[in-house]
Amino acid sequence: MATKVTSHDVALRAGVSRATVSIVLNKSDAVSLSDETRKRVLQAAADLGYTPNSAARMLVRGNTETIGLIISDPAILRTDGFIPQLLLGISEINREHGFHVLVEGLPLHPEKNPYESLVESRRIDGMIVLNPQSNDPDLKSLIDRSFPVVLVGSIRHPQEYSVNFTTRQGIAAAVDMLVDQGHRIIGTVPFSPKGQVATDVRLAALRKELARRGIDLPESQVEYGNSSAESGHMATLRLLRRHPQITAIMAGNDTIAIGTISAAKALGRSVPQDISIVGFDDLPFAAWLSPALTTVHVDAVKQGARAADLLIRLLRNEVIVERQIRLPTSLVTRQSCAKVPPRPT
Amino acid sequence: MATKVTSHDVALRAGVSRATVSIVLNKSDAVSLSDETRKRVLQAAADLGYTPNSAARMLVRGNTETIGLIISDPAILRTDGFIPQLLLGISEINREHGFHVLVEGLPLHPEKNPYESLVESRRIDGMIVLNPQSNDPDLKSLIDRSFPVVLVGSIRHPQEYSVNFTTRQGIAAAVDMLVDQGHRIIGTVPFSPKGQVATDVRLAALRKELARRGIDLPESQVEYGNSSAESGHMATLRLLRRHPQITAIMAGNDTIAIGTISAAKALGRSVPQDISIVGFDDLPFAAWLSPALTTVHVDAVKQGARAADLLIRLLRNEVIVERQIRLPTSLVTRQSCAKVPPRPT
DNA sequence: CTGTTAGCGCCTTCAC
DNA sequence: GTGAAGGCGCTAACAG
Repeated sequence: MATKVTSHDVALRAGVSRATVSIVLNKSDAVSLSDETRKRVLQAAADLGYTPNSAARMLVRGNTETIGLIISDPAILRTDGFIPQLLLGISEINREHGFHVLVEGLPLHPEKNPYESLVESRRIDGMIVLNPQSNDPDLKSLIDRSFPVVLVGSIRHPQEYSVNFTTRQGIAAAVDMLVDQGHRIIGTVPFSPKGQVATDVRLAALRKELARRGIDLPESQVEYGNSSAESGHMATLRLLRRHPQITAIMAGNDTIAIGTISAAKALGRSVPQDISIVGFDDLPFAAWLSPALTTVHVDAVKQGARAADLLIRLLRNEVIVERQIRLPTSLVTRQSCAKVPPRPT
Repeated sequence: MATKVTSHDVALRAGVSRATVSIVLNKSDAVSLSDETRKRVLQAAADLGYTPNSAARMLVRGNTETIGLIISDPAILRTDGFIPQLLLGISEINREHGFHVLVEGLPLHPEKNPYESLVESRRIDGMIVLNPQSNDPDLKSLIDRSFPVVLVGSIRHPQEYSVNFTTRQGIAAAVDMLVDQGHRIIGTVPFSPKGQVATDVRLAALRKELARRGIDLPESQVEYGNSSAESGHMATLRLLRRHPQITAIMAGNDTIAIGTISAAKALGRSVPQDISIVGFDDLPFAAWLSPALTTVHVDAVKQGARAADLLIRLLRNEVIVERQIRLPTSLVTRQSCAKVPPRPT
């Protein structure tokens, strides 16, 4: 354990006062110092390997240079393939700005406002909330009080800051592709239960885009999964048993798609000859599944980076022109979709 | 933004001094207080929604109740399926103990001891280091100075605290299974470049277990990947082109295995009829791949939990009986392995 | 049982 | 240009 070196030690070694050390190290221009002094201080700090005590700094400055990454439902960490990329994007931006990231699952404390203690303890300056619940009153109130929050996903709050994808576009492209291939009876397996914003948004988009092409998506052609491949498998089994005439399935995400493919195969349907499957996210493994997955590409790393960037701007009181950022999506065509098979009679 | 409420406010409202507030809230038994007073303080704190300022507390207590999760190479977040589970395990234990987790990638600051600034800034009380490099001198010195570090993976430091798997067992079971099925020419695609501890350990284990069954693993039957399915695909292509007579491949992990399967198929070999493939990790999607992946099961969530638990014990100066924890592994037999095919002539 | 007193290490005036 | 002084919010001694 290194003996802790304080600004006092640095001051001593440089032969100046602690105030001077502070001024030099924080590049304050409150007073003009001689280059000579400045250099001496810097040298002394380097010699001693001085790093300011962050707690003391936080206390006096009132900020922590730390952002919280709030994972609404930590259990999804078990199966989710998206969050790590998001985290990568966040940490890249953080490093540029000298910020840190605290990862927290909800609820922190059962039966209490889950955000409050984090905010009140002043461990973080702001937060990025993943998969927020649109009906979360505590989150709403946080935003109302204009605590710095950036949403990954939206809760449709007029004041919210958020980073999302143009889901609609990607789905439109997927629908066009499928319909052009002759598919008319299309099912879907969302990646989380009904009622979640992200799920509902994607489902609504799918329904609208299908309608645009004159196709109906009855509720019976929707079977909800929960982000795991297993749930995708089970949901697809239910879906295809109920509607054997389905010729294409839009999976809620790529992990679900893994299960969808295996379920189709388990029912004796080969992909894509007998049934077409489209994923969502384009996780790095999607191109290497068997068959290679046709999917809607999104840039998760960038989403994380933009969210962190937005939050840090907020914290720095910079002018924000775009409160709701939308990142593009695109369809990546691979091997899991094909022309609709001739109907057996 | 809530007006910040300090212990002073609580004291005022409860009609006591700040010291009393502190004593009650920290359940200190230095002095005995009347239940009456105690209750008044608690009530006042609750009314006001008081949460102590963590910076102030850190400053005076000298600890942060925060552990750092150090990801040696953040880029693997892009493709890795293991870390989220680890994080889940860590955060579960953290919550039990009121700890927080700061996720950091290395290098924090290029061309400086990457751990030092984190340690010196006193933002964390201890750290969990992922995939440590065995030759990392900075990490070694940290351990030498007995800064609280728990390794996920080992660097073979006598003083280290670490949580690992009994890799050998799982690999032994896999080897037995393959050999019993008649496989004699077995290749492998490790999940990271040669020289990484985890890679070398698994490779050495594989080599020994094969030797036990009288089988040789020449270096030419090893092709290194980098944790992505893509790299697994490419490596397998190289491997099978060089050694078409290989009948079974041990993939370094399940993500690699995805690429291994697709590569085999791309070369016209069906799995498992023509070639058998074994994964490692048993990620949640492994059972739903096509074919369902036979793989060595490890409990990543538990690994994270045990690491966090160990670290917290260390921080609390509890007696540690087991410095190096080893978690069991087991072979999960599914569809990706079969008897060796009759040799074509 | 309670209040007073000192800091924790740092930053920011403000005189010098 | 520099040093002294005050305070961020909390806890831990110590007297009362």
